Amino acid sequence: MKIATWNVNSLRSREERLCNWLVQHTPDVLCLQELKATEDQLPLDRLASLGYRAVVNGQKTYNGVAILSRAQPVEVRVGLDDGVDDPQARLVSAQVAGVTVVCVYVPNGQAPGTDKWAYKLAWLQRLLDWLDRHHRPDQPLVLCGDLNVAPFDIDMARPAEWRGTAMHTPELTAWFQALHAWGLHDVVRQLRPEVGLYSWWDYRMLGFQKNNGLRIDHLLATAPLAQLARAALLDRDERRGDKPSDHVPVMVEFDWT
DNA sequence: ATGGTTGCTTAGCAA
Repeated sequence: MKIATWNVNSLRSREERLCNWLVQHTPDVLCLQELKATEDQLPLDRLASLGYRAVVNGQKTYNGVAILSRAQPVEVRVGLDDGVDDPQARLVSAQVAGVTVVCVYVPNGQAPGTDKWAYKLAWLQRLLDWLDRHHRPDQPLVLCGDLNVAPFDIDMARPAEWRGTAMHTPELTAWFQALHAWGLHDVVRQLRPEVGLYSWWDYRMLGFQKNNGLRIDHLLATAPLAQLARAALLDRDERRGDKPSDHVPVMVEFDWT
């Protein structure tokens, strides 16, 4: 079973790249973030023709997440479902082929000290609460998406430049470690311990040309699945060519049928 | 400190 995640930065502007990637890499599940669209704006018929069903938590202009899957998704959940008045579409989950897949788009946070930063930190805690409320670490579960967190120095090409930004602070590292304490294993890092693995490069300041990358897109798995993780891909090639997303797909193959 | 680029929407916001 191949599970992938990709922040496409507008699905409509990435339709060709998305379809090409699905055909080339044939994931069983693909979690998408930053759709920047409502469900009715998405090319669901074309995705169906490629063999993919979709569960969508869409939003006009901003945010928006979806799970594409070859198998029928069941037990669908939309949003954090905690009573907070929050219009931002940042979570969708479903069970696919016996695996619970949680697709999230964590708030960017702009900069520490801002209102958006406070929203990010609150959202991270709300996600931990959501996990506690709905799931257990002994279930086969994958949490993946754009976490907007580069947890450790190895996840940043230029750590000194990013330390103290909204992508890397002590509280964000502590949150990532809290996910691990809950039972979510960073299977990508387990499989790929080398330096130089990044999933995002800023469009600005020649971020990609200078390889000023961060690993902020993650795929975490509970123990029953983590022990079955066999290979991980961060598809850097997807950042090349015309009109790439600023993020690239991250995919993990599990020995799970 | 500021700027740089992209997408949505159409001047400004978000990333």
